[in-house]
Amino acid sequence: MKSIAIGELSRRAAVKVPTIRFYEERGLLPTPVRTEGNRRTYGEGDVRTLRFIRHARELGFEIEDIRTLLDLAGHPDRPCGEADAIARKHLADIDDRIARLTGLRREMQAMVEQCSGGDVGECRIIEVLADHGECLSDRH
Amino acid sequence: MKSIAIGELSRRAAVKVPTIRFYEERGLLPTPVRTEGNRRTYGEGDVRTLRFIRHARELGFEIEDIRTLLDLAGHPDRPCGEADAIARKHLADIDDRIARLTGLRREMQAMVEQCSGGDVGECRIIEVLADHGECLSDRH
DNA sequence: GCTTGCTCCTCTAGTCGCTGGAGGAAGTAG
DNA sequence: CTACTTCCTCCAGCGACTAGAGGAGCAAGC
Repeated sequence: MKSIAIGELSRRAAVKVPTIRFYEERGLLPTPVRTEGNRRTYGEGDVRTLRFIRHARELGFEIEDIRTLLDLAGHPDRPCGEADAIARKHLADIDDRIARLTGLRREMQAMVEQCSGGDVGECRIIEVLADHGECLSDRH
Repeated sequence: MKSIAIGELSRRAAVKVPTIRFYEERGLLPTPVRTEGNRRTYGEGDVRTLRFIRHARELGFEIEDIRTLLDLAGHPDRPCGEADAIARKHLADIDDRIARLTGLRREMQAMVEQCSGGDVGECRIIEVLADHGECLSDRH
């Protein structure tokens, strides 16, 4: 079984080298065996694990959640309720962020549309920023 | 003209005291006059400035942009093209984030719906995370 | 005048998830 | 043997705060 250097792991999982070391430090990747010359060596399992991590990160999961998900992935016999809960919570978070951003978008759109292109003195953008009362909503 | 202490400024602009000091350090708020006992003193103008900053932050503008917007707000005779550009760029950023989050939301929704509630071994959530090929899109 | 309790001061470090660089050692190809 | 690449550790920085330590100032009641 041939061993993989950190650079190759980096290419194969599309994760930068310092990031791999960072994940190791944070306990997401197991402490790798070192060569005589003190270099980290990895195997195919590490490629899979790292891809899992990267994928979860791309989907916006936090490191802590990924730690739990990785733990679960290593125990196929356990019930998947916890994974489900994490995913559902994450989905709710995303919905929340979309809702807030959509609200902001409306405000920004209104601001930009009202700018007449004159001087700052008449600029609605500056005016709206200066006075919260001008806003469409006060929830932000 | 009565002067305002940092605590009162904090309450009136709804910005925490350490955050006020942070804004001062970053050059968004002018260096305040100090009392004999070395305490910062503020005026009504500072309340307005701080509210402007907070409002812009709530709308998601970055500190650097706010610095420019504040500078513009202090010069009503200048053309407002720069403010308009900042606002438009910010709007585009928001659109971008909404689009990406909406994509993620679809993925997450699909993941959560496919979880049958059994063991981790059959869990679609873990499976999808482990294999990017399962995704609806590969842009993330 | 003294004590109590609040507000304020500076400085430092921590959050999150990386990213980049310095300075040096190890491995590899010609 | 040299040149080049990859790797090592350690440290600093990003953005926008937030929190805490340890101390000093200040107002009010006694």
